[in-house]
Amino acid sequence: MADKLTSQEALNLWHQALLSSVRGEGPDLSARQMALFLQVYLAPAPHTVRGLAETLQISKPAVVRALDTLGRLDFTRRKRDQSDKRNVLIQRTVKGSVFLSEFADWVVAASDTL
Amino acid sequence: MADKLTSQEALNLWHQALLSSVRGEGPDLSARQMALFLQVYLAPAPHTVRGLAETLQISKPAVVRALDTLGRLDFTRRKRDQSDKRNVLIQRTVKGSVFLSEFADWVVAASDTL
DNA sequence: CGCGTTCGCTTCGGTGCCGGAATGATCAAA
DNA sequence: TTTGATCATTCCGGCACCGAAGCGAACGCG
Repeated sequence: MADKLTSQEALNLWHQALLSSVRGEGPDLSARQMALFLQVYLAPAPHTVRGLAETLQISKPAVVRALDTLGRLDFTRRKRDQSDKRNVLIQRTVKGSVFLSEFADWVVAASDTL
Repeated sequence: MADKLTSQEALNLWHQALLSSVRGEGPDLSARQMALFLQVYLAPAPHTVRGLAETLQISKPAVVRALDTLGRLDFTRRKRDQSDKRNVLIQRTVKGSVFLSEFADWVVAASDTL
């Protein structure tokens, strides 16, 4: 378990990790897109458009568009819920897991420099 | 000084802090915009367009546009360098400092939940 | 002086993304 | 079987943003 971060440490951590991400070849995700991506991967399934919109407190069209973008990147995938065909379930992908793992490494590396 | 974070802790930290940010009233900054913002506030001055483009490894027009956006938000300000009038120096603002402080609180709060 | 270099900025055509409202599909209850 | 609720998605007008290329202003060296 990590110690409590000071504000200064928190900002330096964010700064260094973000620099690694921006300098890389990866996509330039907005805060909303990244939050949605992390929600899908770190919170327990199932994930629906409506549920994500409520959790993130953003509009449904914003969720749909973020899923379009993440889908284009092959970071998430849509699947119709067969037990209620109105729903769309958001699923993880191998490529998304790889990116997430890489991102985690950047944050860990940034925390080492504190 | 904080302990080394595990990958899992790093991702949870990012997730929770980002949720706070997205749910708030603040702007939806891209990774590039946030990295540029933090660079101006956490790295030693002076900051120029060209210098920021090199540090972040993004194009100069991308820096100009990010500065337009951050300027609209009153998070940064442009100032002509009087000793070399080709340069523009990027400066901090009170409103930017306030946002940064709020953001730091979100990260610290997220680190408490690990 | 010129004259090439270095600034930040703008232009260009094209894409991404915004929220509110409307759309079509699906469901459950009457 | 109609009817109304509940899904995700699309439509709309409008703004932000992309990199490559080109701009004028400002510099410094011969």
